[in-house]
Amino acid sequence: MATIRDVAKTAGVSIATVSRVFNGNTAVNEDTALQVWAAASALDYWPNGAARSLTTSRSNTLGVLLPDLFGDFFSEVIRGIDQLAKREKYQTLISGSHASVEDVLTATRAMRGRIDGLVMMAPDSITVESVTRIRRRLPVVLISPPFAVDGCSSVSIASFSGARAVVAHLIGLGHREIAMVAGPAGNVDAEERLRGYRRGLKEAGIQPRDELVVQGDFRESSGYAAAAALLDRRPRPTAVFAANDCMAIGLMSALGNAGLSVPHDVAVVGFDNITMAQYMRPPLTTVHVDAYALGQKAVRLMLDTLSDPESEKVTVQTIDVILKVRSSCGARPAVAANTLNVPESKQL
Amino acid sequence: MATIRDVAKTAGVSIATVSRVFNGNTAVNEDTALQVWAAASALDYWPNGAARSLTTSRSNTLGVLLPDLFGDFFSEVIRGIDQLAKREKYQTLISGSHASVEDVLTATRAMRGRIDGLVMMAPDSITVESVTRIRRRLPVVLISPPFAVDGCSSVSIASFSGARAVVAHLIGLGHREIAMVAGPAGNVDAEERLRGYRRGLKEAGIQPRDELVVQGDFRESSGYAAAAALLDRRPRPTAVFAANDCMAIGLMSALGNAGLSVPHDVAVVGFDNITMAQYMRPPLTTVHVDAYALGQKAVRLMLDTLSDPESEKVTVQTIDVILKVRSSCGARPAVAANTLNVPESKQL
DNA sequence: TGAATTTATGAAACCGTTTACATGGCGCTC
DNA sequence: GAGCGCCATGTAAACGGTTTCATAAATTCA
Repeated sequence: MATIRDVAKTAGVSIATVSRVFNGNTAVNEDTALQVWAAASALDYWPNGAARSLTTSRSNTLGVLLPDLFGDFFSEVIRGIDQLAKREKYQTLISGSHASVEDVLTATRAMRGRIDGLVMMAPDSITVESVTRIRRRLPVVLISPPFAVDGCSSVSIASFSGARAVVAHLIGLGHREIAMVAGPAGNVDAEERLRGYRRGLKEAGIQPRDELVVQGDFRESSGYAAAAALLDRRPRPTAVFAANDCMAIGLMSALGNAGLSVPHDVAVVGFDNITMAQYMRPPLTTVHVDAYALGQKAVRLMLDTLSDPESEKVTVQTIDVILKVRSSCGARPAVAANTLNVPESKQL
Repeated sequence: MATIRDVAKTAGVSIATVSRVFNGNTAVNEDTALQVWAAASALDYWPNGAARSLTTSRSNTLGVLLPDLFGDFFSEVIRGIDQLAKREKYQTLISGSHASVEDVLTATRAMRGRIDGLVMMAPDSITVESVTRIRRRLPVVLISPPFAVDGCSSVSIASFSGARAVVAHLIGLGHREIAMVAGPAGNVDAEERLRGYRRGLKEAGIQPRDELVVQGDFRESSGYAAAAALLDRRPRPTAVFAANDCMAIGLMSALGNAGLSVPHDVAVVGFDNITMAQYMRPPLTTVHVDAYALGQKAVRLMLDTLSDPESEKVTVQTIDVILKVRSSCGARPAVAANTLNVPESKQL
């Protein structure tokens, strides 16, 4: 493997000059630079990243910590992170599925010296003190954090208001017995959606009842399983709000198998607006969350922090959500039978 | 930031001893080791990764190059990669969406000195020579490569045989006018599936016709769009094979909007068996591909190569696929109306 | 008891860069 | 033509570790 010394020797200059050429230092003669480029290209040389970050104490790499969840939503978040990072000449060191606090600390330790900042999306398995500890050595940006941490910018989803809007919409359609398939306990967004659901009911003068809430885990199968429990309730709920689309889809599948028609017998609403939602039969009413933007904003906040490390400025952002009314809630008739209408386009 | 010297000073030993402690060298006195641990913990010290890889010329990091595609399938592949890597104490440096050869080379250059090996899944934007060039400095494992490269292990999907099985199955059900929504040109798996489709037809004595093949791009919207083209054909196809599930789902949505019933009017089959497939109405017949295993095997091959760099051994693996018959192809009646049957569980 | 061996530790070289500082040559100015 | 400043380049010291080799102390053995 060619090193800077090999290039220097080949080009007949010192290693300092080679370094200057590769770092765009203008104080180097044009002809000399050309020679260096030629030598480098002949030797297929490129500066060694580890050595570089050792001297500069910058790695141009962002660490990303993910929770155990996967699927469409998360892959969009990652895409947002990766693309903006790439555009800004940063690399992405990813580490997924962290179950415990210990796990998270181990992962960040292993990243030590390799990253300039850390984007964390591990909501349920962190504590204020563990994040604070990481923050002491590294800039940290949190996605959907369950708490605020001194010195950490963060970006959250407007889960509460989205859920409230869902319930208000269902109530506007005449529903009174509205059930919910909740997300995993400990997950902030799951809890905010549950809170929004309850608030929405209260605002309509309806007392939320615990027996109308079924616990899920954000996966299709738990939505599917929830159906059985909900169909036992008397009076039977006329509408179900699932804390995310995956569960809503599992739920709809189970309802169909049980011979119930959506939305005629039961209205269903989800959350996230994953790609699949619009292709369901009936198309799923849901709350649109721009997952790509979520990832992008997190990186943007990180870059801000990195560009001015002294600044104590902390930004707390919230991604707005939009209720996306389709047919699964019964708000409007299913699309006329023989028209081929184009699906909603998705920005890339 | 505490360095090894700080720890050495605090513990009253030399830096060599500290290093030995952190590298599990047994030749260090137990009491001394304890002192070192205490000092390290007091200073919140952990070895700097960049410095470490500079001396050892190992980074314990795997580079991962992804294509521009995202969604459920790819996120499963990444999960497989990340989890096995993590278990084997490797980190994952990810870089997505590489459009051109130049792009790929730039990305790998930026990783220089930071990774021990490269897992590439960028099928359409690479050439033999560019990979060969990368291979000269780094172990490379390819996922679904369009060609073999000297010295590179690879793992592929049995796309050809899967597609052939789909067609055979449809023919067994009595279909003769079988159309296909193909994947993006240049993508190996797309092309293999197309080839398998044609072969399947030929084996049944049916001459494949180009007008029954519509070009797609693996996304839902292109499946949706394909419906319009296919419904114009006379005689109208009685079955459509989509090169992946996303397109099949888009297609089914469009067929529904056009007033056609699946599978009664048109049978539909997909490929990949993404999570969503079984929750569709009707549940989608498809070819199961274990994306998680695909990612895992790629990492396994990489670890093999890394553990014995001298060995010239190259392994070329293929992930087997299984035809997953559900209702969308009309092979068996839709699930009885009022039974709640549990969805197929998915291994995690 | 002294030589040989083992064990625990330290000193110093090295990994491949960047960068502060030194240096030498050249063109100006007075 | 001496003095000055500037420009292009080189020298050498970091950066934070690992590892080879040397060494002192402790143990073994005759």
